[in-house]
Amino acid sequence: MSKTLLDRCEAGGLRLTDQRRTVARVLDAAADHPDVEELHSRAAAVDPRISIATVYRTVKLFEENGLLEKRDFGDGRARYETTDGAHHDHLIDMETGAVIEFVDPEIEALQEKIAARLGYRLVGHRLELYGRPVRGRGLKKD
Amino acid sequence: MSKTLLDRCEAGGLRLTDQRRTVARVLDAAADHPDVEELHSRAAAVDPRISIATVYRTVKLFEENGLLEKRDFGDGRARYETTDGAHHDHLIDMETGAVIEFVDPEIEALQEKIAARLGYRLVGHRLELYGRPVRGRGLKKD
DNA sequence: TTAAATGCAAAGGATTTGCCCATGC
DNA sequence: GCATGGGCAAATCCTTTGCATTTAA
Repeated sequence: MSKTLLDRCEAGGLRLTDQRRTVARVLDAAADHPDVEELHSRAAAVDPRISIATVYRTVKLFEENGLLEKRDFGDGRARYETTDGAHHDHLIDMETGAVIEFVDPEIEALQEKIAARLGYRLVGHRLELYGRPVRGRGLKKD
Repeated sequence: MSKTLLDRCEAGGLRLTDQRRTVARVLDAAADHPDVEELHSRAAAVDPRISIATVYRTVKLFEENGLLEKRDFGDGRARYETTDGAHHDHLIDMETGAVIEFVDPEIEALQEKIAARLGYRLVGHRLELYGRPVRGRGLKKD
């Protein structure tokens, strides 16, 4: 039911150029958390005219308009994902680098509580868990 | 009761140069979360021979030895704080940029639980809350 | 003594920007 | 048509590194 990024661009009154449309589509299609270089290569595959500077500018524009969220998982590059409704946090698999999304209402509530206790109204947060896969006792070791 | 960073350097068998000693003292004295440039200027105030390259090398060394933790609060620069025992998370005041430390055992436990549910053993985490100060109903507006 | 550390300046990687041409509306 | 956006390359910012020199142990 959630609208595509492209739809939300139009709704937001953003001027839509070919490049922006392409970047928006790439982001809509992305199930992962691509960095700018990755976005650029995916976009360039569709339309080779797109320069990386434009991708940077576009992604910043989208972020400023609340259509995208910037992430950084510690590797020095910014990663992006669309803000499609439901909020979630991330668990990073330390062995493979895989990023797993999760939601936990309990932890959300707890954060509000902590902020309130400190005299703040919670505006946003960032939670990342770093973990190693558990091999169940019944499975053989590798 | 917690040992100083300087003590822990010696205990860890790290070769102690004047520069490293100075950086360690600066970090011991810091109650905040200084970035490298800030560390350098504090260190240079004590011993002007210190170069910023050495500060970078020293914080990296300390971090690799588990004496320091690197933070990044979204402003593109790395910040450092000593790992003096108790773990804590951070709340960032969106109005002033102030960083407030807090501990909450409940949230720690919850994180373990979430990781376990996803099939992971929690190795580390990062939690930052971003908030705006609440003005109590009884206080006048500014 | 001698491997390891430092200073300096140059190199790197990610991101931004100036300038001039191209394009959406 | 005109304000905006885009391409390109140069510039910036933070951080790392090569190399000749100094220093801790």
